[in-house]
Amino acid sequence: MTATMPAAASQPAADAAVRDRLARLVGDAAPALDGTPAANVFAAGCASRVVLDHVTSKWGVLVLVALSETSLRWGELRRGIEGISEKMLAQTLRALEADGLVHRDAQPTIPPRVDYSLTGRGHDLAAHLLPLVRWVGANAGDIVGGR
Amino acid sequence: MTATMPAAASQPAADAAVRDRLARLVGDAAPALDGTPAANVFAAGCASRVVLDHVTSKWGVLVLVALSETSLRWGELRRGIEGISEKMLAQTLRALEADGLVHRDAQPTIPPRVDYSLTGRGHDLAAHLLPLVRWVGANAGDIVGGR
DNA sequence: GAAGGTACCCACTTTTTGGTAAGCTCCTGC
DNA sequence: GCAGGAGCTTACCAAAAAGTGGGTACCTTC
Repeated sequence: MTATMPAAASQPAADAAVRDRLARLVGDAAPALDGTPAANVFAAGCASRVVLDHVTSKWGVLVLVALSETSLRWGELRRGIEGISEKMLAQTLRALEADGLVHRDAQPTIPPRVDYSLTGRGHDLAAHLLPLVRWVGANAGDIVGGR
Repeated sequence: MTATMPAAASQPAADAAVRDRLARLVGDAAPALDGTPAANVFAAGCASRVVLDHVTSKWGVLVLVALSETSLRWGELRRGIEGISEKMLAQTLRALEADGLVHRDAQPTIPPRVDYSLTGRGHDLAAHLLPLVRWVGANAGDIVGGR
């Protein structure tokens, strides 16, 4: 109980308390959908870590936001999202499709036409991403400018 | 107006339209704070790209969310966020501090005690990140499980 | 006096990410 | 008949991100 803490004895307990608080912070709004007891992002090796990485990948956010309004064609995405390479676009779209966030509609016409749109889950996610991206857009100047 | 589009002639115009739509999508909620005409994330080399990368970095999100409730000490963050290395934690904290999102309070006591907390802007951002992370936590199981 | 805890920094290596460039198929316009 | 666009894929390489291991300074406990 001294000013510098009893150290050794209370550390494991304090750590558990912190981890517990973090878990609740992230899990309380999502108790259980199908029995899963709310994935904890703060735990290593958790599935949510993987998904979080996909979702917060450099290009993933931009693709999801771009598709949040309407479906777009391959070329529209490529030219609409400045700086993305064909490889990265393809890779990002494949990852998002595998995660069930993006729907790919390939029409076997000539020339090929492929439309990308969000799935229900994708729209759900985009609804959370849009305000975030808008906030970043609004505050980027201040952050970079004010060092 | 044929099924396969007149191609060549309408491409530049169509591209401009897409870029315009994307810009409005991201900019309409943040018209002008201090004169900045709303940064467009879809434009290459834009400041918001840089900030978006910081904010959506692997560990950045977790640190911001962890601090969203209370301030935490260095060691609490290190042990609370499983899997983060000391180097990455230090690097992430320095980046977030430079961006004006995290406040560092170092007390020159022995042993040293350093508390990290969010700034006003940091709380603002965390408010957008929390629902996102919660959504990920709630849906990670479905996404990874359903392939 | 050896171990361990606090909060780091630095150099080195590995892993991952992302870009470049080429190729492919089929068709259209010049 | 050759360029060029559509929508990709693959191989190769550079750059960036992240992990590893060591060291620092000072104190406490064993």
